[in-house]
Amino acid sequence: MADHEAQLRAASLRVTRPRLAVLAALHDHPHVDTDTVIALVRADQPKVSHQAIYDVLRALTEAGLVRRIQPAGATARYESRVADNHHHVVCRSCGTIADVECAAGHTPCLTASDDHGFVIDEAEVVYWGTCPACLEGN
Amino acid sequence: MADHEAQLRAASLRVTRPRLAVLAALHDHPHVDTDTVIALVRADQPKVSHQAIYDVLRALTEAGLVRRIQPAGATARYESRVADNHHHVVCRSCGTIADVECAAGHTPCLTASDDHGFVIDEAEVVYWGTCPACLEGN
DNA sequence: CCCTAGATTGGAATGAATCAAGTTTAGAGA
DNA sequence: TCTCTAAACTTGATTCATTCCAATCTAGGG
Repeated sequence: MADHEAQLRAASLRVTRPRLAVLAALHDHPHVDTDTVIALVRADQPKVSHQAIYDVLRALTEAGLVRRIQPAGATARYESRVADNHHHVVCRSCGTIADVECAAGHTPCLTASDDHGFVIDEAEVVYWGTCPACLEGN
Repeated sequence: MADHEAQLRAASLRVTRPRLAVLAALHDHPHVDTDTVIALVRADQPKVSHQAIYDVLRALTEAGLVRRIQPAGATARYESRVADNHHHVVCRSCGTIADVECAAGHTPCLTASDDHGFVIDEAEVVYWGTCPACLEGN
């Protein structure tokens, strides 16, 4: 198991029970939405407020310990895998998310053909499709 | 100007004033959010309800006449450019969206390295950065 | 021209996310 | 180890995009 306490300290964030619980939940369950994080955290720390979870998720996201992903039409989801720039496949039918390694090695599409003067710092790729389970269910 | 009436008929959709007004608004203003669409439509047709706009936007999206885009953390936006698969640059600071041609010709990243059994039908690319205006404003 | 499925209206409801004010606590400094 | 304060957390209310619902209207086929 990763040393979440050390992660927090490295990011100059205070080590609190809610934060450790959120990190543990995300470590065990990638791609969960906020409600699920709340449920997972409360399984361990029943007294944590939903507001605390929102605050923690924002703090962790800003610190770069967690990545927020929000496919169109869905609620925000979070994952703790942040070091690499991997992408996601999203099932149109059930919303399941899976990780996809970056096809072009490192930063694939980071060079837009015409950037309109924008200074681009990230290229986010979302693959839309249907997951195996939903294909079967049809 | 595009013949919006013909577009609607081609999609087997009834030709109504709200629909024509929405198509015209999107034709003139790419990447606008729902509230702006409502304002633009009402400039011409003051009596259109917000619910009608939501319904129209959904119908047009399902018919493929309009594309819905929703960068993480923002409200839904719509554009009428749908034939090609172009992508978008989004300004982190002001939310401005600009079009970007697909760098790799046709369907760039459509071949994920490992698709986990998903049947992928679309690859969506969002470039995040800062627009020229916000760079200046700093 | 008539009729009906489909479209629109107006109003109420949902739900993710944020705001606000007061209380607790982590952890740096004495 | 003790104190103190900024950061974190709690409780409760609020916002706002979006959807639901029942009643009314109308596009366009027959």
